[in-house]
Amino acid sequence: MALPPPADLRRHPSERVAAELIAVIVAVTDSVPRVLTLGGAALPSGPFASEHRSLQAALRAWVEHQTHHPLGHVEQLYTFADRDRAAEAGERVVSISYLGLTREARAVGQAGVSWQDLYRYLPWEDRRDPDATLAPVLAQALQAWAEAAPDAMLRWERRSRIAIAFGLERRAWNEDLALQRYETLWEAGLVPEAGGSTAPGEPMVHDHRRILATALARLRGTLKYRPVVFELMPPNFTLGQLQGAVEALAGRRLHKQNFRRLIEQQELVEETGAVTSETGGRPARLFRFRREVMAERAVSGSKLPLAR
Amino acid sequence: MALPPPADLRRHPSERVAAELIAVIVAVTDSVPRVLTLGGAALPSGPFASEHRSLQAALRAWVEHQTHHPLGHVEQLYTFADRDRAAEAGERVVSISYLGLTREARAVGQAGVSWQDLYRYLPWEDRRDPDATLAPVLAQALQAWAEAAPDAMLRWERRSRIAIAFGLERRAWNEDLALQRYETLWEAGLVPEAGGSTAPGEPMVHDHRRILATALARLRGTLKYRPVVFELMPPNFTLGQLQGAVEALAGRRLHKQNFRRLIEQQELVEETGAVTSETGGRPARLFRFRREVMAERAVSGSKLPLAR
DNA sequence: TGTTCTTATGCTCATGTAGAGCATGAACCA
DNA sequence: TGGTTCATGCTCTACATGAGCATAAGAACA
Repeated sequence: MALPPPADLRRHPSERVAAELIAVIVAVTDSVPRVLTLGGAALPSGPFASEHRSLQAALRAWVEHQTHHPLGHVEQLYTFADRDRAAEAGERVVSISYLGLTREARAVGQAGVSWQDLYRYLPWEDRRDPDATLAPVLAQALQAWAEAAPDAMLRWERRSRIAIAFGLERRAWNEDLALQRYETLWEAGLVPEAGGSTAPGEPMVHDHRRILATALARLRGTLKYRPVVFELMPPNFTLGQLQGAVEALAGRRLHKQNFRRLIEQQELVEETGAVTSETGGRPARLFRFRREVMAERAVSGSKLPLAR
Repeated sequence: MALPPPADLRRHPSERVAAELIAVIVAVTDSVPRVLTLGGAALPSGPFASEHRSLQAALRAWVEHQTHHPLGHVEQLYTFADRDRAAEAGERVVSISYLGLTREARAVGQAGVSWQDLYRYLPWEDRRDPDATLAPVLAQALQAWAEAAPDAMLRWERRSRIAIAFGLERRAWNEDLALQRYETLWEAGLVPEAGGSTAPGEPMVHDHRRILATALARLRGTLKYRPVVFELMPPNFTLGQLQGAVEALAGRRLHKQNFRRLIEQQELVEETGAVTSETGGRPARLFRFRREVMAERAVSGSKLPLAR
C-alpha cells in the first residue's frame, strides 16, 4: 500500500482490476433452506457494471429480475482479492459477495438458474434430525488428521480446533461456526475441492462452497438478534411455520414453547384473526409480521457489564 | 449483473475499476482511543497493488511498516463502489475498508501520518463523563429536523429513528449504533459534510468520517463477544487499565466489580505475580492475557431458545 | 362414536447471569 | 493522621433462558 500525499488522496495511480459480484440468495420453502444456483454447482455471479448506482442496487436489480420477488434483507458478506482470483489475462479480480433473503419463486427467469437445498452442499450443517448426525463419520476422519500432525503442539491445536468447531469432547455444537467447520474440513483435505472425498456434500466451482458457508454462518448469527426470518415468510404464517423456517436455517431443533414466548414477548407478530388447519393437528392461528418493529430491533443486547 | 453461461463463470467481460484500501487503525493510550490519520483529516488509504498476496497482507505490510508494531486483530469492514466514488477519469473506484487493532507507536514512519483522538471526529460518541454529554444540543437540532418533515408519517419515522439512535424518550443509549447516529446527523444536515454546522466534531475528507463511524460500531460490537481488547494492551496491565481501555472504546463507564467478575470467570487473564502502584491508590496486581483462550472465545452465546 | 395421533397453546420451575450496592484493604497526600 | 483514590471481595435482586407438565382442538381410524 503505497501512500500518496494527503492532498492527493483520490488520485493515486492504481492498477485496474475486474470487479464481480457473487450472490448467495436464500429462501426457505416448507422448512427446507434453499439457495439460488447456476447449474446446481455455482453461485450466481457477474461483473459489476458502471450502469448501477451501487453494489446493492446491482444485486437487487438482478435478483428481482430472476425471481420476480422483491429481495428483502441484503447484507454484504466479504470481499476477496486473493492472488488465485485472476481473470483470463492474469488480471486481478475483486469479488464482492452478498447475502440476500427472499421467497422462493416458482419460475426462475433464466436457463440454468435453479433453487437447491442448501444442505446438499453442506450436509453436516443440518442437525435437525438427531439420529442422522454426520458428526461421527467426520469426527473420525478429522481425528486422524489431527493425529497425523508432525509435532505435539500442532496436534493439540488441531484437536482443540476440531472439538470447538464440531462440538466434540463435551462441548456444545455451535451452529454459527459453519465457516470454521468448512475451513477445517478443507484443511484436513476431506472435501473434493481440497482433493479429498471423505466429507459428504456436493462440491461447487472454485470457492463457492466456502462462500456459501460464510453466508450460512452470517445468516445464523443475524437470525439471533435481528428479525430477518420474516423476509423469508409469506405474509401470513403460523408460529409453527415460523419456527420451521428458523430451524431450517439454524440446522437445529428449538424448544417450541420457548420459541413462542420469545416471539410473543418481543411483539414481533400480530394475529390476523384467521386460523388454518393445513398444519395437521389442532388448527393454528395465523400471524403477520409487525413491520413497525423492524427499525427498533436493529438493536442487540449488550454483553458488557453495563453502565454505572 | 449480466449472467454468463455457467461453464464460463470466470470469464465474463467486465469493465476495469481501480481498487483501493482504506484502513481504520485503532489503538488505545491512557484511556484515549486513537486512530491513525493522514494529516489529521483523512484515513490512510492507498491503491491495492498486485504484488500483495491478499487484501489483508497488503494492509498488514503497510501498517507494520508505519507503526513498527504488529497489527493484532484485523477485520474487513465494508466495500463501497457508489457512483460518486470515481477516480480522475470518471472511472469507478472500489474501496475496501478495514479495521485494524494495534498499539500506538511513539514514532510514525511517514510524514503526515499521526495518531488522533478518535472522539475528535465523533465527540458525541464519548459518554464517559455523564456531565459532558452532547446529547441535549444534538437532540434539539434533530428534533427540529424531525418536525420539519413534510408529512406526519415521515415525522413519526424520524422521531422514532432519533429516539432509538440517541437513546431519547426513555430509551437506553446503545453504543453499538455509532453508524446510525452519524447517518442520522448527516441526513439531518447537521454535519459539515452535509452542509451543516450544528454537530460538533472535526470533519474528514470524503466519507472517511462515515467509515470511522462504521469501524467504531463494529469494534464496539466485537468487543462484547471476542477478547479483542487485549490486542490494544501492553503485555502486562492492571484490571483497571483494561477496564479503562474498554470504556474508552465503548464510550461509557462500566461497573468495576462486575467487569472484574466477567474477566475473571472467563479466565481471560492470569496474574504475573507483580503489582504496580503507578495507578495511584492501592497498588494493583498485574495481569497478562491468556493467549490460549483466543481460539475458544471466537464463540458467541446463542440467543435462540435453545435445543431440544 | 370413541380412541388415538398430532400439532397448538398455556403455565410453572429451576438455574444462571447481569446490574447494582456495601464493605474493606492498601497505598498516597496534605 | 485523616482524607483521597483505587483495588478487591461479597451479597442481593431482577430477569432471561432451558426444560417440562398439562390441556385444547382438530384429523384419522377402528
